[in-house]
Amino acid sequence: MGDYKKKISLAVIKRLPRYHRYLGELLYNGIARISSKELSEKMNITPSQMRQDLNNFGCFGQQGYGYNVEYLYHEIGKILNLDVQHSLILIGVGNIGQALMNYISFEKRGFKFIAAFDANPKIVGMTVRGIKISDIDCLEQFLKQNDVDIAVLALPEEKSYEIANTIAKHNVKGIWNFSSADLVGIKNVMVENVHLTDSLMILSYKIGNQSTNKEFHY
Amino acid sequence: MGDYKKKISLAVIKRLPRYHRYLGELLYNGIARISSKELSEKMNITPSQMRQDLNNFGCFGQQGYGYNVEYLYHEIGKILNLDVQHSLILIGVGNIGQALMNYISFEKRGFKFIAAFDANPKIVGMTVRGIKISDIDCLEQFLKQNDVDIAVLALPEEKSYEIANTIAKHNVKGIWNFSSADLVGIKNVMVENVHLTDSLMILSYKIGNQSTNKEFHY
DNA sequence: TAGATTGTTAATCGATTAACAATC
DNA sequence: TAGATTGTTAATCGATTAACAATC
Repeated sequence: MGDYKKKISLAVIKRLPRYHRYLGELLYNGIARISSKELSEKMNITPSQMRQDLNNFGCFGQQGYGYNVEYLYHEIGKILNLDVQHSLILIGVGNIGQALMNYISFEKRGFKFIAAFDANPKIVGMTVRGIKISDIDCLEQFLKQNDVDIAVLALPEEKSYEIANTIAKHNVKGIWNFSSADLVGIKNVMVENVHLTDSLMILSYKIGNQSTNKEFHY
Repeated sequence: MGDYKKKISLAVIKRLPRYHRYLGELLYNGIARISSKELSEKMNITPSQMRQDLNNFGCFGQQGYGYNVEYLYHEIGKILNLDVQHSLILIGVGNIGQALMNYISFEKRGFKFIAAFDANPKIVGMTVRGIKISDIDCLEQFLKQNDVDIAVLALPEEKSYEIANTIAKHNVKGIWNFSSADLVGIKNVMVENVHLTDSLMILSYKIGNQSTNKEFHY
C-alpha cells in the first residue's frame, strides 16, 4: 500500500545504458540541453519512445526546454545504480576472464574486482592486475568472509551450474555469466547472460540474409 | 513475385541460437526426439512460441511425434548459416581482441580468423594463435586482396566509426562490434553490437531492484 | 485405431507510436 | 506573450499465447 512499484519492462531497462552512453557523450562535448526530438534522432528511435521510457522513472524534463544533459545523465546513472561501488569476483581465469579483469573502464564505473578463482594449478598463484588468483576450492570460504556483489562466470559450461548454485547459497546479488549455460532456475541471484557465440550466430544469420534484412540492429 | 520472403522479426532470430544450443545438448546426450512441450519446458518458454518460431522457416516436426533432434539441430544450423565457413579479421588486438582470437569454439563452428590489425607498434609484429599482427595502415590493402566475411572491432570508440566506414567500402559482410560506439548508419554491412558495459549496467539495475524483478532474464 | 503433437488461425497481451493538453 | 517541448492518454502495431483441426 503506497509502496506499489510499477513493473518496468525489460525492454525499457535494456535501453537505459544506451541513453546513458549518448548523454555521456553530449556531456563530454559540453552540450547542456537536449530535446527528446534531437536525442532520439541521434539514437535512431522515436521521441515518444524516449519520453515514455524516461517517464517510467520520473519527470526529468521541462516543457519548452527539453532535458538538462548533466542532470539526466546522473539520474539515469542513479537508476542503473552506478552511484554505488560494486565488488566483483572472477571465476574462471581464461582468456576472456583475464580480458575482463584488465578492462579498466569497468573499474572507472565502480565495478571493482576483489578476487579471482580458477581450478587450473598452472593459473592459481598467477597475478592479474594486482590480484592473486586463488584456487576454486577457496571460493566458498571467501564468499563467507567477504561481501561480493557480482560473480563473473567465465568458465566451461559443465561447471557453471555447480558454481552458480554455490554462489546462490551465499549473499552474492548477481551473476554476470559468460559461459554458454543459461543458468535457468538459479534462485536468489540476478543473472545476466553474455552469450558471445549466440551473438556471433545472429550476425551470421544477418549476413546470410542481408538483402532482406536492412533493419536497425537493436 | 513468388520470390516473396516473409519478414522474420529480430525477436525470433535472437532466439534461434538458443534453440540450437539446447538441441546440441540433447544431441550430445543421445536424445533422438523431443516435443515442443518438453523442450519449451527446459527453456522456460511456451510451446506455442517455439512452434511459431520454427514455422517461420519451415515445417520441421511431425504430428504425434514431435521433432527429430538431430534433424532440427542441423536445420537451425543451416538457417543460421553455420554450414558455411566464415573468414574473420580482428581490428584492435587488446585484451578482449586477443581473448576472442584465442577462443577456440568459434573456429570449431567455422568462424576463422585470418588476420589481425592494430595501431600500436608494440603490438604489431606479435603473433597470436599463429597470426602475425599487422599494422592498421595495411588494412585497406588487405581488404582489397582478400575475402573477409566478418570484421571484429575491438578498439576504442573514437576510432570505430572511421574504421567501420573503411570496412564498409569493401566487401565485408558484417561487423561484430565490441567498441562502445553503436555504428548507427554504417551502410552495406550488417552490424552486431556486443556492449559489455551496457550488459554490466543492466545487471547493476537488476541487483538494485531484486525484490521487484524476479522475472526470467531473457 | 486412439493418443499425441504438430502447424496454423484466432485471441490476447504488451510495447511502440501518435496526438495533444499542459506548461515552461 | 508565443513558441517549444514535455508528460500522458489514446491508438496502433506487433509479438506472444491459446485453441484446435489436421494428421502422424
